Amino acid sequence: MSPRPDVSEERRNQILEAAALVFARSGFSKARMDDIAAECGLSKGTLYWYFNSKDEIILAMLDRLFERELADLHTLQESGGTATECLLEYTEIAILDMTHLLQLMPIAYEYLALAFRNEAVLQALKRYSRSYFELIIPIIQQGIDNGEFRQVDPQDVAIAVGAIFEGTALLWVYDSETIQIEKHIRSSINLLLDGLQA
Amino acid sequence: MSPRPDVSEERRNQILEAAALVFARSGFSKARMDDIAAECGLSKGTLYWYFNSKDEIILAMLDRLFERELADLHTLQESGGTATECLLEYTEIAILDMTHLLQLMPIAYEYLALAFRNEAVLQALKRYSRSYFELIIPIIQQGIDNGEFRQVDPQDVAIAVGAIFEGTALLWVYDSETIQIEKHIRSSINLLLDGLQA
DNA sequence: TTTATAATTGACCAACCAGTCAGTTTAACT
DNA sequence: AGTTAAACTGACTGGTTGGTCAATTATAAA
Repeated sequence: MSPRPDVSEERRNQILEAAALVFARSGFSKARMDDIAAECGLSKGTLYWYFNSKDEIILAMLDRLFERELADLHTLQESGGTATECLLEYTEIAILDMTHLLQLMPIAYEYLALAFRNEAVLQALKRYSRSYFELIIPIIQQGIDNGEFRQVDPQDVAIAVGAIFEGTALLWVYDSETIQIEKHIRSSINLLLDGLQA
Repeated sequence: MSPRPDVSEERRNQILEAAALVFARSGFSKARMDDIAAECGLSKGTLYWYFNSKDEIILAMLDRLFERELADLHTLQESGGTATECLLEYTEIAILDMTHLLQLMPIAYEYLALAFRNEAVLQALKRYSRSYFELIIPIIQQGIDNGEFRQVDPQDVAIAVGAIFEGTALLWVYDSETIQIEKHIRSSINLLLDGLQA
């Protein structure tokens, strides 16, 4: 039937990989389709064979990034241990992800800015956010139930934890000399855990 | 001497005010100089009488935003009270600022993305960040000195507080239905303060 | 070998817009 | 009223770039 082997998946990945690098380097607007084409060793025409527009690449890239992130986080569910141990393990996984994605961090803020005027981006962010809460709230609830933590609103705690992660990364952009992402996420999470003790 | 009264300051403010609205609405790239001109009721030519380029407007806007922010925060220094009271008051001021600047929040993330490839923006962010730490670390130190807080690294705490502010705002972008900035900043700060008690 | 079609190319086009500038208006001062 | 120069205008231009498409290539199947 098909006169050539189907390389669609491979090509799409190749393009999205290159796009991430180029977008991180130049930002969504300054990055040209020709730059992405050059980065992945294809021609601009080929990009348009696999994607309908620049915006579609930007959207597809977001989904891909979150897919990976969530896959990593879901390894967490299997691990046992106390709620505290669980949160600390979660912290280490999230730190690892973050350091891997450090070079793509500019993109994260581009997406945040975009979310205000692009509904699809906003929905993707919201979906990711909810996945995070579905994962973390039960852990905190468990900690309360077994008397490890005092009576608190698990959602409030989950939000505090999330805010510490995202906020520390953001402060690192402000001043990467002062902020050490790994160290300061750990110290903040520990301060928070201290406040949770029963 | 001058055949017309000097309206430079007024015009620059007028332009930066309009630019903030337009940039928040459309983003730095999509926003056109003609949009800004229309928004402030001047012509494009006049924008270039007061600013040399679009980038210069973007830079000047950043300085202006931070000036205001810092002015608000410095009202804090005058107030007395315990370190806890001081931090709670700081929280309220920051929340107030944040809710005022809610409509300009898209711009904040544009600047963060820009900071990765624009040294001037990065330096401005760093300056602001350091002003924040200079303000907040002494408060925490005082809390430790007078036995209100247990022995902790004041910088770690300052970073945790900053991360909570910035991170909560960021989570709100992710999901404005779930996150209530005011409520959740307060709850997170309180959790943190609980962990600091001697 | 031939055929069919998926995959790829890159020159090209049309829209867009930052920045320019020759000309006009305004108001302080004579 | 006339003079001066700052303030202002908006039509215009040149460079840029997302997207197109006719032509070409590669390869599985006949």
